[in-house]
Amino acid sequence: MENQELKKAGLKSTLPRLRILQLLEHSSQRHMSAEDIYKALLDIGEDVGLATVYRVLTQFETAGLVVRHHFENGLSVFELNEGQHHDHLLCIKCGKVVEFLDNFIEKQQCTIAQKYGFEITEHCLYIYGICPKCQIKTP
Amino acid sequence: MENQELKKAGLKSTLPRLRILQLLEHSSQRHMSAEDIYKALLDIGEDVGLATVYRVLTQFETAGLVVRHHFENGLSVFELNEGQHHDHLLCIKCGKVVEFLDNFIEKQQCTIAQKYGFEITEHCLYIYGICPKCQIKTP
DNA sequence: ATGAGTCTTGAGACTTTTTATCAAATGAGG
DNA sequence: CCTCATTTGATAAAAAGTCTCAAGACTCAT
Repeated sequence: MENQELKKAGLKSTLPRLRILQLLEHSSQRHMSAEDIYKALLDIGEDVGLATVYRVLTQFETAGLVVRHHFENGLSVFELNEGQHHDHLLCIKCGKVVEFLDNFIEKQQCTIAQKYGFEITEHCLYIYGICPKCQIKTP
Repeated sequence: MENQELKKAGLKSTLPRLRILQLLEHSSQRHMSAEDIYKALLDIGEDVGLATVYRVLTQFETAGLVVRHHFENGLSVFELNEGQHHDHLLCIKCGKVVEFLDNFIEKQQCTIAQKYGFEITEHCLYIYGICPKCQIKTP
């Protein structure tokens, strides 16, 4: 139950938090902005405030339940943290997002950080391009 | 002369554009936000409008004179485009930015894009961490 | 269950960053 | 140096996100 996940994360289990967590777990979109989540909840008839959505997402991020990304447009999007770090391939036409993991790139990043004496805390790689479908549509 | 660079980029040579280009070329900071540039110009006694700074930076980006980045905080920063693509290593304490290029990572990115059928248009890799100096300061 | 007390919520005001509007100023070509 | 299209600057407005605070929801001990 999502109840337990919240408690494990050190967060009191409240209705808005449950709703948001459930939405992230069951939505067809894996990457959603605060606004997306807010609208999705209103659509289901759940009456949350936008401020709450922002607040809860930040708490989730701090608790490690969720990962925040800044895609090209500068807007924050959130995705469930399922343990495994991964990078993103994004279609600039339709917004499609593909997740991938490349062990060599991961290792190489550590090597680079070491080379400059940095203690690495986080890293993200975004590849932007045009997905197969959009290549056909726009010849 | 910067005059020529602007013309080559298809932009009429005007005072604000010249000032901004010169600043980017000669400033000690390679990565500046619109606000940074605005303040820097006011400091030298150049009387530009903030709106102009934003407008000109966007034009420069479109013309390929400048590259825009979205670092973790979600703020846009700009750097001169000197032809060579590169990635960034950033200190989360002091904001230091190191640029690097790793040919293997570059190639691997193409391979990944191909694997998913994407036509790659752009890519950026940000490694966040703590730089050598900041590691000493905060034991 | 119930009530005390703390934590959380929601509405709206406010910040910050960025874009749009439009009259006045500027630059390029003749 | 005059004309005309472009560009600029001030200001208003949009967009994204944060802050405040009274009212409401949870938890725990009873």
